[in-house]
Amino acid sequence: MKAGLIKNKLTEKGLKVTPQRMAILEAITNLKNHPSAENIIDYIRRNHPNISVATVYKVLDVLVDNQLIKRVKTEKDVMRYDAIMESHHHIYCSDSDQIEDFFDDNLNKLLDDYFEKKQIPDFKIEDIKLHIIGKYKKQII
Amino acid sequence: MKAGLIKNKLTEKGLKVTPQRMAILEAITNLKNHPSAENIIDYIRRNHPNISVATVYKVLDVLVDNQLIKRVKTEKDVMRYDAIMESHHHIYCSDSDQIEDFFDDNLNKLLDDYFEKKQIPDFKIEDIKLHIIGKYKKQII
DNA sequence: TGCTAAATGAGAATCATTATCCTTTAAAAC
DNA sequence: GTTTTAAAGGATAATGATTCTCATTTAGCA
Repeated sequence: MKAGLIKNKLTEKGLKVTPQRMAILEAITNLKNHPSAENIIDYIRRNHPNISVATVYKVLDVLVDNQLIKRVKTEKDVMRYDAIMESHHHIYCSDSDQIEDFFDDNLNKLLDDYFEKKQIPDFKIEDIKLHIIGKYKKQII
Repeated sequence: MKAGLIKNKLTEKGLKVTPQRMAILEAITNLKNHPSAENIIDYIRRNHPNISVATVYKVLDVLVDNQLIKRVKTEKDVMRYDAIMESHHHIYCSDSDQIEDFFDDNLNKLLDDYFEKKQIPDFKIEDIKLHIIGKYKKQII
């Protein structure tokens, strides 16, 4: 079913279903913490040792263009990817590479209402993303 | 006096005042649209033809480390810089490289109040930045 | 089952950024 | 004003993520 679902996502977008595309979509879905291309390659090569770096980058572009994944901006020069297309925000840890998802419908409603009332002149908002930057408190176990 | 102000910023941080650092800080202040390193180099070389690319990158790091400028995240692989340290948000145009500043104290208060009430478990927020993504409406002149 | 445009793979190329290492300089001490 | 010296700058090589090229393979339709 899992494989079937991933296949569906590709066919729904009119994309050819290839083992490489399946593997990459699956990798991004399974890997937590918003993987980089390198993370994805490492993960895939366990079961798919011959996949080419170029293919991974090309497939990532295709998936982004077809709105099956999103790019996640970081301050570093490596791009990271996100399989969750539902609107959500990100929590950035300021002393590690950790990036957590943040879902909050109340907040989204608050923002939508706010920008409904207060338009930005000559600008049509398509999406609003919060970057919540801070630190996880030390876990005292 | 402009030069004096820039000089002050450096000395306040205990940094040596060099012509290169002055020029780079001035460039970021003057250039609009959140310049990249390349934009900065082009601008500076008009008056300062011998500055080295390496110097520009090193100075940018120093300025970021000393909180005189900020990095601006983009979806591209070029880093951009911002001389405005006052808390503000960014408007990203989804079909150009334009990045506009967005100041809104009411919005900031709204967000502060919201996250005051609704804490994120085990997380201390240091900063919240909105990425407002959309399109500028065609100007009918 | 064959056809064909699209996808993949291998490796070269690109390009923003960083590192190296030698020379120059800011600024504190004299 | 000189001297001193750690810090800063310059030239250029190196790095590393990403992209390009082009020959080979393949998905999916006829």
